[in-house]
Amino acid sequence: MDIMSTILDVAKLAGVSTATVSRVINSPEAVREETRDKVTEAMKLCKYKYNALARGFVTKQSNTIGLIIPTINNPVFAESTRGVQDYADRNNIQVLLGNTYYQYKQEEKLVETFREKQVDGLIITTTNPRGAVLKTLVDEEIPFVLLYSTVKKGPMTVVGVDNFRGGYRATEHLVKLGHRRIGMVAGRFSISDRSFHRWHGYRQCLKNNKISYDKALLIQTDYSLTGGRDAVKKLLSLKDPPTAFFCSNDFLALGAMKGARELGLQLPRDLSIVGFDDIRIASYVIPELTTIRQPAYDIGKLGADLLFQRIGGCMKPVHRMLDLSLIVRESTAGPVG
Amino acid sequence: MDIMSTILDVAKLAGVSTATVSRVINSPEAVREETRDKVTEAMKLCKYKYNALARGFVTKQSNTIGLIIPTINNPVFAESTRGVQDYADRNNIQVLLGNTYYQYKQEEKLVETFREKQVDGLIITTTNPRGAVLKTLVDEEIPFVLLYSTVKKGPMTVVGVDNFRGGYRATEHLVKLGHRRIGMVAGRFSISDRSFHRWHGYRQCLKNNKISYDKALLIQTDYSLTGGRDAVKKLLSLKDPPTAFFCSNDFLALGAMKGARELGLQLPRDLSIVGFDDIRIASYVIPELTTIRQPAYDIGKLGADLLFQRIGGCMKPVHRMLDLSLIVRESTAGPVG
DNA sequence: TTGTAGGCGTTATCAG
DNA sequence: CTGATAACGCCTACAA
Repeated sequence: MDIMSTILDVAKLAGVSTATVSRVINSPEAVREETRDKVTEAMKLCKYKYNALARGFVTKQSNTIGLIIPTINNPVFAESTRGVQDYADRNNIQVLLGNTYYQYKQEEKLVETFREKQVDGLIITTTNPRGAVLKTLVDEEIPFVLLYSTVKKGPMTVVGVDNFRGGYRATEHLVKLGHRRIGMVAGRFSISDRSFHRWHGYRQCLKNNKISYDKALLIQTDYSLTGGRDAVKKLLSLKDPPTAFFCSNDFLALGAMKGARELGLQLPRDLSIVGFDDIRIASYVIPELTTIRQPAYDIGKLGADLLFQRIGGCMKPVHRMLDLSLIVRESTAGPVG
Repeated sequence: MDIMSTILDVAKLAGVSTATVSRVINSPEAVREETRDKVTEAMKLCKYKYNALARGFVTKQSNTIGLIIPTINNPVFAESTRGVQDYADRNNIQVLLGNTYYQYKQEEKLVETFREKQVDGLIITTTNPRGAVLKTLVDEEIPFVLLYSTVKKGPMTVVGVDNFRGGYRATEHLVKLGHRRIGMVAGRFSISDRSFHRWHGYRQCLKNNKISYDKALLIQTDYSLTGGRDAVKKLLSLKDPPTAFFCSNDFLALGAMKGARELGLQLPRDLSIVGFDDIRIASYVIPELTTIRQPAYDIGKLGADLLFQRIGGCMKPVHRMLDLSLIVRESTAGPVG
């Protein structure tokens, strides 16, 4: 700890210049083997520890990126986080992680601190794709990529999914099963454009199938198990309750299943539920959850890939909407009667 | 992006010295209001952006810590990660996150890169508490704290739980219910001392209850849903199969429940299962999972707290074993017959 | 292949 | 209260 030795110490000890030491670290092939060994030896002797900060300071490359997500508690974000981490790791880049808890202020703050920390770029799952934060990033040409949002054009690079289509397909599945009274439990639109787009898909599907939209069947709530449970109970207490629910994520859906069960209903006989995400546990609950699968890991991985390209100089914005798929399992069936 | 302005630019523009600019940033009260305003104004004019890296470079404080966990996929680690992040955030410290995937080599590598990045300290959920990595950290007096392990003395600061006791209580619950043939599905001991200690608790409990230990009833496997499912199926195919299982974490337990179900068994009538962790979903599955609760968030939070104390100079090692509690839910009952 | 020397953006020490 | 100026550890022309 105390006094760390620097390349100067090593240089002295090896009887060479600091430039040479620096070379054996960064481009060993550019120095004679003999000298190299001498230096390596010296490094051991004085227990030299490389200081990546000092390097970043001069090269203006921190080899660090910032990853901003709503909350690491949600398995989807944990999965995309893993995707970026794995990819970054393979490229010797470290990642600073920050949770916004769906609060714009927090997103703002994180972006600022990460920038002060001189991150080479940012990967963001935003709370508001039209907010000033992202706009500034674009204006100042900070390399960054947006995750999960449905943005098919414009100056931002984004790796997302077609949330509208996802919402549409989930609802369509229910309609095809024969449901006409379909409720939706959604994450609050104000903090999740993803949820908002999924709702649009839901509405459009109803419309296309000539099912009138009843706003009483929509509840916006926290993206949590309890949120899902409470919402479903409320909706089920209506005079003319839904026979099926589309939940805008799997947490909500799992919570909804619990709520239905507490009401004594049995899935999928008495009620159908479809989620969104396909988190791993979705296929391990009983009944197994029908849901829309997002390729979360790949979203993270591809996001990191594109970010590095951008950092590498490619400034042309890219919009990649990855495929969603409907995974039919056991939580959905036709309505009784 | 291009050319960032520095305090020198600001200084010139405001007609003061860099020292003064630095002062308005770090101790504004130490500079006359008039000058301060002048400087603030100038900062805006040239769009000055603070460079935290440069600061760290001179102060030798990066205000960054490294957090090393097995995998962010496991909700327990996601939860403790949140604990440290929240606490760090409140203290304006950023956290670098790394997954070891239970590989010691990876742990080694992460520690090294994080140290090169000049982190102020490390928080580690280790794969091997007796390995050289931690030993070196101790020797070189690098501030760090260990999470989740059962280490009640020695030079390391650790925030853990009594995994032995946890294993004991889980097993005891089963024994009291009347089970005599109790299997264990455990994470591999070679990569998790936690699992190893839980198994010891399990054995001790059997012994104290005069139930002979049958090593055929133990399976070590990956900490995953599939691992749990496959293990249970194998164990259940024995000539004299267990009537109950203790799984060393909730993932394993959830997987085990699935496996049992695929075999046509109904819980808790045909089989009892108890897990370990109490991840959130544990109380949302059917049947709800009986498990041992670990205060994951608090472990992370307290870990960060102790780390900061240590960074602050308190070098006395601290060992905090947090309370575990048995949460009895629906996945356990007495054996039939 | 190796050395010299200047600079990166900020803080800290000392004077004034 | 403010200003000069020397670090901090490393990289990178440029020269030798």
